[in-house]
Amino acid sequence: MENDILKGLNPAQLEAIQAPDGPLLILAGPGSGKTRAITHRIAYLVRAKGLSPWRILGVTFTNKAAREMKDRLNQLLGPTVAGQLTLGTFHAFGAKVLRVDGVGIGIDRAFAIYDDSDQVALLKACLQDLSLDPKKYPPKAIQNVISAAKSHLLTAEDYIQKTSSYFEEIAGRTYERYQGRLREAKAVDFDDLIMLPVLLFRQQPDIAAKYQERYRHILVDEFQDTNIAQYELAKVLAAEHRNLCVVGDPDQSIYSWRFADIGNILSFEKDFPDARVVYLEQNYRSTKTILEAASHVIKANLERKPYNLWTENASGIPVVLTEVYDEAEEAQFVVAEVEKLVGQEKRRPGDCAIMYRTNAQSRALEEAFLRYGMPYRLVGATRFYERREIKDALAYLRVLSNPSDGISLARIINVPGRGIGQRTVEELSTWAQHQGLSLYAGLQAAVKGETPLPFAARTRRALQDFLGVMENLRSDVGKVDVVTLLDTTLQKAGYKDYVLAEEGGDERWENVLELRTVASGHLDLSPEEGLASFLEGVALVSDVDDLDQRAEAVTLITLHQAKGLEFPVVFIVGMEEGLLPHARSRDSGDPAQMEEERRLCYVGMTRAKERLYLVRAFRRSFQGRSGPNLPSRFLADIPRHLTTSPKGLLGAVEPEPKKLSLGPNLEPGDQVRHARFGEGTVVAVFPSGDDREVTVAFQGTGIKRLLQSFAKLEKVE
DNA sequence: GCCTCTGGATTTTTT
DNA sequence: ATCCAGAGGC
Repeated sequence: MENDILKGLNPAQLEAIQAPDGPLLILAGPGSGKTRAITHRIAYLVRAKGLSPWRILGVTFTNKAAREMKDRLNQLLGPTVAGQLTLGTFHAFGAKVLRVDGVGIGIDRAFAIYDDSDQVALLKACLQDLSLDPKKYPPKAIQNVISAAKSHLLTAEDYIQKTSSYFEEIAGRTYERYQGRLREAKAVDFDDLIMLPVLLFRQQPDIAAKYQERYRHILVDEFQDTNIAQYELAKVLAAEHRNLCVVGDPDQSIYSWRFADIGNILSFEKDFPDARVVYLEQNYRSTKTILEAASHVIKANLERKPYNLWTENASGIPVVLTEVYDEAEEAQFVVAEVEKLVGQEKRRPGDCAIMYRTNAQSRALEEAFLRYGMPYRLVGATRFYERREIKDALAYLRVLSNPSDGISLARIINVPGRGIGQRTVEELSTWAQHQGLSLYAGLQAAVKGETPLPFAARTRRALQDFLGVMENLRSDVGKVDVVTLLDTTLQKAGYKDYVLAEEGGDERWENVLELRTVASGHLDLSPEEGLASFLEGVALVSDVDDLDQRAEAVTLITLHQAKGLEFPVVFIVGMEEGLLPHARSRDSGDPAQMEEERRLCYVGMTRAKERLYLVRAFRRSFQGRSGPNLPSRFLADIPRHLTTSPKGLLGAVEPEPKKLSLGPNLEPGDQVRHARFGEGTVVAVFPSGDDREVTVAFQGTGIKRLLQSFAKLEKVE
């Protein structure tokens, strides 16, 4: 067993895994086996050092990374032992701490977790409380200020102390109000999940000691993307045993705009002067050519510690630089190239990924993939948990779990429409606020006629009906399981009928059913805990997390989201000035932001194992207007001998010329089968050049427009 | 209270 | 081009 843990590893990896107790900094280049090192170190601590797995905390940035780590450790240690490890994101860990020990700093056990849009909604209410004009003080901007403050562990009081401008002064006051409102709503935001545990540990050393004693070893992944608060949390936890192991790569730091601080790596060496430093420099992922090309791009950054990434992999083939006319041709080129690779090299679509700087770029690509019937998956465009129907359904449950949650209540009080208008909610909310009551309590008072508010009889009746439904449902909380609760709620609140009645309602309802499936994963707990853990789970999980790479589809993904992934074939599109580097970074005049753009490019390039394409369009439409673009400066940093430009210059790329074989004659009403989408009904058929565009309503997948020559539709009877 | 129109703003977004 | 929020009309 122990042999397994140390087998097939290089000397640097072994050093990282077997490093004696004490602070440890692992600087790991892309593809250098960092996840392997960190999981094997955990296994080594358990197996060779006899450490109880219960005493190990592993922190990652995404749930996906946590799950990967868990899978590997299940294999190395077996599920029984691995199950005792604490593995998760900083936020999930923080939530656990607050759930168990937050009462000491006034955090209710049933606290809700507010996401971005909840925060903005709450901030709007705060601005209104303070009679501030949201045009002058945009809630988004204030949210950013508050998030920055919390990422630096500054409470509202701390922040107000150091304000130095009028705007900051206002922001400070709003922060204070916001925090008060959060408390009243028994809610915390994402940043609180980090900051509050730190404050808790500072204020209550006995509680801190409990965690410090328990966790003998703490390991932090993606350390280059931690913020000050997260680093502080890790340090506090490690204060007793000083066994803090951090793994990161400064060259892959791409989240500074979320207040991640590369400085943490430097601080680590200062905070722990005795830290052992291990470099993982051998790359197992990419060809020599790809690695060298990427190295030349990153090398141009001045603020960096150079290190020497190398590989024993084959040289491979040159990086392909392609110039196309515009985004439509770019998309066509990509699809045609993927098709060629699938046909000639027996690649699978799932081997390929298309990466871009901004989400808006996915549209043209998506269109091409759709039209050519090439399967693709778009990562994180409209994120599952941000969909309206999902947020609504969750808001109902959140109110049932925590009636103080005014933001959630305001969200669903008139959804579906039940005659409770904005005006009514506003008046009710203001009155409740003045009485020191939650919106829900205000609603109860209004129904009992205990408010001076002159509501019309009709309004009063609407409020009464709504409260009746909610009270009824509330009596089920703690009695019925979370799935039953969800079902009854959507039924009794009339939400199901409401969703199904609207345009595209079937698809929306499918989403709700998917949510229901997620809920059914919490049935092993008591009704109360099941509800709580479901709500916490959905708050802390993003759907990007379950990107299934085995799927037979090309991945469309932003460069940011691609971090940590790898693909045999990578296309980076939009290699243009203004996009990559993005104009916002370029024009900010801040060299640090330009360096981050370069790192982003580096991250993208180093995702590729065998084939890398860098595509640049001469002209691109941008927010309705179209204009010429210069090639990205990063292209100029790649030595010519590593590249090839097979198609020559502008406009030379033709989409694969195809013999059109249209297949069966189709007309509306016909049943057809598609290799990926399954069976469906033809809705419409239009001629499109030599081809036919067929609109098909697929069972489950919904309505798709396909070009018949590519989609290879079979007629079924 | 609900519907429609207009105007403003649109990088990235692990949680 | 397009999505969203807020304003104004019914």
